Amino acid sequence: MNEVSHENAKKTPSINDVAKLAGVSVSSVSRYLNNAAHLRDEKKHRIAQAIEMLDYHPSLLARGLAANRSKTIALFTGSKLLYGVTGCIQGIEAAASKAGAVVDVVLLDKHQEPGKMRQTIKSTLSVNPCGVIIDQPRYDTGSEMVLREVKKDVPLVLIGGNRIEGQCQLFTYDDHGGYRITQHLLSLGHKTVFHVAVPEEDESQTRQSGWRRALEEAGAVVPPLYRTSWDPLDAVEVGRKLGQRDDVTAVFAGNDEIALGVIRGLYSVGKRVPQDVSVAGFDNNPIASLSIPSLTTWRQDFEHIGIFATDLILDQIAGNLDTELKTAHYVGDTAEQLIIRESTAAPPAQSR
Amino acid sequence: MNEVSHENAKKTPSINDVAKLAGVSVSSVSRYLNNAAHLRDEKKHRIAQAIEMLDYHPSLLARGLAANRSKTIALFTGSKLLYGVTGCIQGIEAAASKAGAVVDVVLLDKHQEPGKMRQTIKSTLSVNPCGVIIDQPRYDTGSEMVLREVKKDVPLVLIGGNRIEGQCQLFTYDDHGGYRITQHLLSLGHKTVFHVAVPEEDESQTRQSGWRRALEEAGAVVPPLYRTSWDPLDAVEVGRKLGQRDDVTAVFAGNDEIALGVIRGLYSVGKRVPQDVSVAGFDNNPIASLSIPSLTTWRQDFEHIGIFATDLILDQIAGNLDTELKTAHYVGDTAEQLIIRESTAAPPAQSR
DNA sequence: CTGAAAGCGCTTACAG
DNA sequence: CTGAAAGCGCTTACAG
Repeated sequence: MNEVSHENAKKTPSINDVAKLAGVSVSSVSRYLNNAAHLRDEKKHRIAQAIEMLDYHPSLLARGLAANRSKTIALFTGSKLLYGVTGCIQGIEAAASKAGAVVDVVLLDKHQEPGKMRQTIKSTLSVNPCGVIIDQPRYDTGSEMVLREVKKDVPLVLIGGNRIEGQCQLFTYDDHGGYRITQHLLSLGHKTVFHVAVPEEDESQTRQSGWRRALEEAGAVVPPLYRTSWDPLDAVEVGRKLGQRDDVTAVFAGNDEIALGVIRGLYSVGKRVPQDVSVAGFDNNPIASLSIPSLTTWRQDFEHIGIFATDLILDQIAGNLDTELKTAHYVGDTAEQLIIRESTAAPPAQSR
Repeated sequence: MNEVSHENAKKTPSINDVAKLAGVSVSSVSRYLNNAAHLRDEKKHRIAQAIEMLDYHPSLLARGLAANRSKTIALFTGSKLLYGVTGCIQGIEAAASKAGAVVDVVLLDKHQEPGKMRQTIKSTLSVNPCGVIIDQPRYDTGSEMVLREVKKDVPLVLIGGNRIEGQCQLFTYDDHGGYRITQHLLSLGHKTVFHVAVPEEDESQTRQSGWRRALEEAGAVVPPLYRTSWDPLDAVEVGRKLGQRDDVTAVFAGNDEIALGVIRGLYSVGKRVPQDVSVAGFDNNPIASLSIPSLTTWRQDFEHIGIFATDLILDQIAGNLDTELKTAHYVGDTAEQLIIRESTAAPPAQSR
């Protein structure tokens, strides 16, 4: 039809090509793409056709540069992709891709030097993301920097982590979960319940606070809190220590992996689970149903929280919600999340 | 110094601002940034100073648009972030961030309609990534599409998955690992070893092929291959079936999670591990050392492979390597990766 | 409803 | 070694 170059170089078509083929102005094509303003149906149709024929896909790059806002969501999180974070990423990805957005994932290694870290953050933010998510923000350099560098007018959502005042933050019902797990253990006849907390946890509205609340409400002694790292081997050590006390008949571990570590520690000093000591986990990690004994735990839907966070950003951009963005949200339903399996039972006879 | 607007709007500084402040042309600043051509030291210094003062960070967007290549690595993988993939992502992220590159993560859901999927792929590719990685490519629509859409001149690296001829692809020594695991089981006195393969595995150069080779070399019967899905519950079912055969005294599971499932299945029909049946896993997932019994397994360093892949791309861009990019690479060292733990032992007396 | 034109912040021949 | 200028592919006032 038209005089193509001999080369026939298959250059990726641009908005110009579409405009030319459709016989309209670039502006119109742009409007069509963003369905801003109303175009005549006939025009719309011609543009649609041209796009189809050329297999045209707008350049996110040019778009981002011209509009000063690109369709990407920047996701910052710690450098260890733990079970929960992984689930969130899946949710974020799914929701973003459904909306045609791309997600830039940045893992902030807390041991990296601040200068380098700032560089990374700035670079990521230089694409003018339309939204930013921090998964598991901590009171550390990384989270702080991101918080500081993100422009005030771009939607920012935090997922879990430590509570940062004045920010939109999503939480699961950790407190409630801790409460229910502890209550369940108490109802089995245990006099009290020990808790092995996950690292870097706040003291309120967390698994830990729920545990404490349940004990206090039941008039049980609140035993000393045990802490551990993300390294499962440390949990084994904690389990060993707990196994050496005879007042320990029930343990609520901060998550399922820690529970497994604790169980190994208990075994190593001759305690059986659940005959001698009951152990519950948290999260309902797939391994919770596979281990022997299988783990009593609290189900969490991380994927859902990732979707929720992304939708919050997308809605914000679409012009909905605006007051909602400054508060803490709790997501997930609190019913039927307690999953009772083999690792919890009544205490041994002599302890009742 | 200069007449700033009353607004004092803190606009993000651009290359123009730097040029102005340093008293040089934009071109020079650009050259400085990309250290193309040699600038006079004094000039360099002035530019550096201006950058510092303004806290200038180049826009990845503009850069990508102008250079027709952006400093981002597109990572495509399946929608389930399994243990191995997660590790790879960590490695890719670490290596990319060290080089100042951003990584766009895209999870391709195989149940999504092709049109939508293509849209996602095209969009992601529209930022002109400087490199593309497909983690666990499969013979499916997603991988195929990416393979087809990526421009010939952008470095593409595949990690694991099915072998795609003519592509640069990284593999771990799965075959060797399968071989060693099987050999270990045989050396314990088992007459043969059953294998439960991971889904979508090729027949050569995989855990499965190593298993088969070890059996054949030892002159052992090659029992029927069992397959399972990524859902651990299916592995439990397989374990149950295996437990019902009396010729089963050793099982090599495709990965650690499958091993746990198989063990549960065996228990459910009254077989103990390792007393009645030995079970080995693969990967050295953290849970392998936490479960009871702890799992004999083959250690994999997924993070390392992620770093390797990224470096391959980065090197390619830097102008090194070019022949290397068309072959299959094996990464990881084959020594000391066999980890023997509690789940494997000699067969019961009557089976020897 | 629709176009022509300026501009987003860079890179890259092209001259000097 | 260094600048002026065109161009990357879009969006967005500004006119009509």
